[in-house]
Amino acid sequence: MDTIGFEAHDHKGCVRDAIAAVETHCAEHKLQFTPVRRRVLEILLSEHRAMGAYEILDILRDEGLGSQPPVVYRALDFLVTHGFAHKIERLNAFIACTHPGQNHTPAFLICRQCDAVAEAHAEPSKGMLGRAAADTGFVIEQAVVEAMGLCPKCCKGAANCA
Amino acid sequence: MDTIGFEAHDHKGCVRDAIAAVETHCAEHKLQFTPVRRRVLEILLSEHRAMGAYEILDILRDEGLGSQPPVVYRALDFLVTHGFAHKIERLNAFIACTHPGQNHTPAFLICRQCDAVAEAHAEPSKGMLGRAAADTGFVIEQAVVEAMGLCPKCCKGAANCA
DNA sequence: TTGATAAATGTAACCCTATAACATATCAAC
DNA sequence: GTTGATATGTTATAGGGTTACATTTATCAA
Repeated sequence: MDTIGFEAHDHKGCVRDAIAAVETHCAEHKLQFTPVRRRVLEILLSEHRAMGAYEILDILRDEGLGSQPPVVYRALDFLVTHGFAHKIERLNAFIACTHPGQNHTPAFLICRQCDAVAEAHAEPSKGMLGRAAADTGFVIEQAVVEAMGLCPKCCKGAANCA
Repeated sequence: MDTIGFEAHDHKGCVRDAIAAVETHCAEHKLQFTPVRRRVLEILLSEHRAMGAYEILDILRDEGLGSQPPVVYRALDFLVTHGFAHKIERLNAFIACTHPGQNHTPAFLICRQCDAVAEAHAEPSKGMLGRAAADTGFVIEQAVVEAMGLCPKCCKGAANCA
């Protein structure tokens, strides 16, 4: 299971590696990994949590990389479209992908207390959802799977947490 | 399979029955099924699709039932809290529940072309998501499952739809 | 290398979604 | 009836996202 997100890890290294992987992927697919796009991904990777678009924009503004909403939304759109980042619908926020490049359907575990987010792997075509779709003739193109709850840390602190 | 939403059906009857069911449920649980709450549910049931809060508010305003956002958001909050309606995160919209009263985790099939929405049943604790949660010690309290794609009708009209 | 085309950015204005805060009214139960 | 809780009315504002259009930068073929 490739769930990541609730454990400690070598963070500088993981940021560096992820950027390098995206760089390679962009070169291979003739995608422009421009300064703004790169910086937005760096921010998401370093913070390692779900961030609002305007929160990211504040940082860009401080760095002179752009000051208007479309700047960050365009960068995020690029990152999400190519699978380098994901949108967490439930939070209206964005998070860097933990295994970019690979074609995948992400599922998220979101802690309601500390807002930590872990990315797992979903297979929407299988399971009950896939069966429901097949039964009705619905063709699934994309899926949002987001579980809210308590992460291990916050669960320990809670009174009566299962 | 209790997927509903892409088939024709006796609509007046289904609205009437659903309202009656909610009425009973509220009486049994000492919940106040007030005029605004009832009307919002009626609107959602009759339209039989995902509606934005402000779209609903427009109708309420025309009927003199309230003109400010909190009116509709409070009613929606009541309906969602008690499982009489659901929020579709992906659309920032709301839809009446197709089997109110029962405690359930809904999953939605959303047509990207005609915006039709069908409600199916999900079991987040099972499947890959449940396994990922169990592995990391995450406790799932609630889940959002939304599949985007093409409904049977729109699929037929599309060029190369699986 | 230059010129044409496409892609990306800068910027202003605006729209949609949602909540905070506080006053008022209504209900439920003793 | 009085009281405490629940629901509504209303103003203002916060937060998230897009449209539209001008300008610049990259790509690629001639």
